[in-house]
Amino acid sequence: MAQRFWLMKSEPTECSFESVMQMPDRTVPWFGIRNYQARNFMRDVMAIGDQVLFYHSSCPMPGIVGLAHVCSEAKPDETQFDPKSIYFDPKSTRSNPRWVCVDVMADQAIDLIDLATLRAQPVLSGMRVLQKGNRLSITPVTPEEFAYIVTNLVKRIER
DNA sequence: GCCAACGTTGGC
DNA sequence: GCCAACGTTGGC
Repeated sequence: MAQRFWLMKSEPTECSFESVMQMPDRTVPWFGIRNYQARNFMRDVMAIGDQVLFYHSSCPMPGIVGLAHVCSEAKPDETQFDPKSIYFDPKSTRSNPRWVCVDVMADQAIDLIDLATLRAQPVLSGMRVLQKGNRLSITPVTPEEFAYIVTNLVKRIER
């Protein structure tokens, strides 16, 4: 059975949840992933419709800021071919691309669920993103973890 | 800005 | 294939 739930990190200065919400189709290609584990999740495991917890990292208030979902299959990350991009990879070729991305569609902004709140939930103590030293920008979330978060921690923001 | 933790690179 | 050096992530 396919993995159904993910947590995806983004630095809000580069791609904030609000900026995705404001796009006409509320969709962004998840470009710039240059970690093999995260790439393999997108390439091999993710499927259209998978639910996503959108997480802001490297910012004053890190945490989950929105609900989203995967809305495309994995496809080549165009930034790897662009010499002007900071994500340019000279070792990657069009015929054999090294890096892929999926499209992510923003669904619902929520009140920030910060790290302290996540860590305070015994049910969530096993979450990958909470483990010491974790730096993976895409991590699997179990159905139990996802259900707990949506049921107990998510406060939807009406707009 | 600091620093712990982890991933990648490259010499051997 | 090993592993030291280096680079990056990301919370604080």
